[in-house]
Amino acid sequence: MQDTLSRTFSALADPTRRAILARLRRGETTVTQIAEPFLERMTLPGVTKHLKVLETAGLVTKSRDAQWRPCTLNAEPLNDAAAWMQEYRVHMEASLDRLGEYLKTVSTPTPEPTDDVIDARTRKP
Amino acid sequence: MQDTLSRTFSALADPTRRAILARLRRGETTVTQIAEPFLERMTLPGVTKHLKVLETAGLVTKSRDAQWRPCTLNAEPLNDAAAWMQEYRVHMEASLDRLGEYLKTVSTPTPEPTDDVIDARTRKP
DNA sequence: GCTGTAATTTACTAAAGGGCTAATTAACCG
DNA sequence: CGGTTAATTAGCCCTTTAGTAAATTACAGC
Repeated sequence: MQDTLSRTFSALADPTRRAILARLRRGETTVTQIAEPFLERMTLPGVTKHLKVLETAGLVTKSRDAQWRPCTLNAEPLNDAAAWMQEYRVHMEASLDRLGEYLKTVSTPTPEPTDDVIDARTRKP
Repeated sequence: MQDTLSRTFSALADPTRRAILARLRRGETTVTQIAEPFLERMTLPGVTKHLKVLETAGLVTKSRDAQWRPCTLNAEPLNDAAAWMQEYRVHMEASLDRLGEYLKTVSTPTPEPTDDVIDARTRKP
């Protein structure tokens, strides 16, 4: 299929799945309890599918207790994802610096801010 | 469409796109130069599409220089992704600890490791 | 104005993703 | 055994995605 990192990132690329993980941070729960907040938006089989994706990505582990399937968070795959991102830490900070400089420019208390803004947008680099 | 975080994660959920970002860490380049390592696997329009995804996610910025389109890395969206992951840091460490404990168990030089393993699998919690 | 180079757009296909309903499995309980 | 609850599977549908080949835009330079 695809590599681990891709599977991890693509599992995280959905708000419902991220919400499920957030729920599991508070501890083990069953499928119906996980599904409960979403049932106005989607059906139970829908949630089951999302759980399957998270399970395949290794982010969730299902066990068995009678007819219940207690799900637990397994954050281990996030380590690789975090490690990948770590490589871009310098670049993230650089981006924030650029943003900071820009904000400093536009919020500067000089008398004619309008001209400054236009100038910053239209000038050639 | 979808939220920023989802767009970021789903942009990262592809090895080609991650490789493009890795390339851009070494500095600004044109589309053909970015595409060069992938041309055995896919065509130029294919790479253009991937770049479009990265651009839509705000991870890449294209400028214009005659007929060239110099692309630059913009890691800023990774900040939100990293912040999201940060919340799971404790859980990642916990997972690593569990893994460490497990490895310690299986590599322990005790005489009857087989029974231990079977016991751990079949016991009721 | 022609020619070559850089890159994108268009139009199409196949596969994957996310959702649904209905049916099925599995277990408990009385 | 029969009913109930928990969860999954199966079979669809529709949209998005990833890829291609061919056409098109945009620019440089002679």
